[in-house]
Amino acid sequence: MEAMKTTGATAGRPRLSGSTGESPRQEIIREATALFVAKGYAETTMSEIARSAGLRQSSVYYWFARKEHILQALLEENRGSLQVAEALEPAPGSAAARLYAVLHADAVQLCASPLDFYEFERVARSQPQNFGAFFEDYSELHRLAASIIRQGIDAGELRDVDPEAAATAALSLNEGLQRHYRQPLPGLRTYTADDVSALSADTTLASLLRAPDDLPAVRIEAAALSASVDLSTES
Amino acid sequence: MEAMKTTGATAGRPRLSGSTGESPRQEIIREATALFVAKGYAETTMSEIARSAGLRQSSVYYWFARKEHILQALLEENRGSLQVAEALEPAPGSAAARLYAVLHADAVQLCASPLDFYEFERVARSQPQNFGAFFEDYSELHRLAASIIRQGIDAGELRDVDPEAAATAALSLNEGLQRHYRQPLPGLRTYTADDVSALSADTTLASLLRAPDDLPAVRIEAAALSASVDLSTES
DNA sequence: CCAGACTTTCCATAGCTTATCGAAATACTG
DNA sequence: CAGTATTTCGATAAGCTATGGAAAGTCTGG
Repeated sequence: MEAMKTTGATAGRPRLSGSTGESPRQEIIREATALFVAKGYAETTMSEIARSAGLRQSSVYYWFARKEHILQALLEENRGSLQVAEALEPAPGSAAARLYAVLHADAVQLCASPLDFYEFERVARSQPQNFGAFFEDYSELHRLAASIIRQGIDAGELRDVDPEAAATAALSLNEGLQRHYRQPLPGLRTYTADDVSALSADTTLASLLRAPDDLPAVRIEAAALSASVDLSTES
Repeated sequence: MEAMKTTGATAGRPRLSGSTGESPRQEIIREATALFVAKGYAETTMSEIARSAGLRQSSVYYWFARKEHILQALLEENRGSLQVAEALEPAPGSAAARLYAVLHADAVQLCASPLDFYEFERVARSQPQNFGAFFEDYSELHRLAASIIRQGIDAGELRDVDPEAAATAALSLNEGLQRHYRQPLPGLRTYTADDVSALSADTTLASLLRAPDDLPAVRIEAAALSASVDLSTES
């Protein structure tokens, strides 16, 4: 079971719909993602996913034994901001700018992700054995953010706060704001992904910087850092 | 239908369980709340609610035609932080302290609420016609917070930021942090309701204050304001 | 005190969901 | 060309929300 064929060669019983594209696994993930984005995870049924992918409801279970496994597969294709944090935590230079770059990258990724962070978290919590990676990544990101904050405090750039609590607040703000980007509340202004990412990083850094007037300079340095990380990732 | 009896007088067919307490409506809300707190809204079934309340699954539908209506009734019993904002927005004195008091009260309420903010929001979004009050209250709270921020900018207490965006960030931080209080992520420190409320208000005010060193004084003044609002509400 | 109305609960069940199982239909292998 | 591996299908179990009608009481007017 769980064959790993990626080419479109036709083995097994043919579909009633006759459709025959790429790897069924990828096909299902792609269609499911579109439906999750449009309707949310809980409101999307396996029948709808099957119909979109061109097969029957029960056939989807050949590729994914549980609905959560589709979400899991989707999650594994969406790592990223952790890499930025891992690259920047030990890097030289201003801790404030590195923190800004990490938070901004994380917010961008939360906004760009096909699924709401809280939907991931909800499913991850109900299937801890399958989503260990989710929690590990999160706590690693938290640890790295707290470490950068500690560096900033030691260097005198940042106010003398509790690094762990500050990291929790910073990530919470990212998560809370991605929600406002993703699902604008009626009567409130709508924001772009860039808006909320800048708003989040600006707010956190303004709350931590010993000299808030340095914020514009921090932003500029962070932008340079982000660019350098992107380049080094490509190589 | 939908009788309004609140006394425990027994009319109608008796229950198989023989139980006969207060108003069935209140009984159902109380038991459902406990289950929602323990397992979350989506994971709680009408059968479980019925069993806890001492009747059969379908009998619950006599009092609440839809599962969401139980949540709605629960929500209507939990207003509060809006009152603080309405009392303090036009009040005299430091805008920073009033903002701190409003944000702190909102965070405390989010933590004390029987249900996760995002679960409310999710259900409210799926039943907009029944949850209009939810969105109205939220946008009113947002408006009042933005107004206090604007006052603080005009008075020179706060940095010259966009009041609407700052209010969105402040409320987002409250919402994101209540999540960490309510469902601590594995590997991260756990926080009390007071911890996250102070952390949230501290962070927001630190990001907005022109002179972050004033934060301790702002905290003290805010505590006095909160006490005065509580007193005036009781009268 | 009794007939009918009203209130509340129950049982049965429709229709939807996730998930399982065995059979069917094809390609691959020796 | 027989046997095996792969993939899909149909049928169906078990659980969910919600509906409809019958049942079992209390309440009220005559």
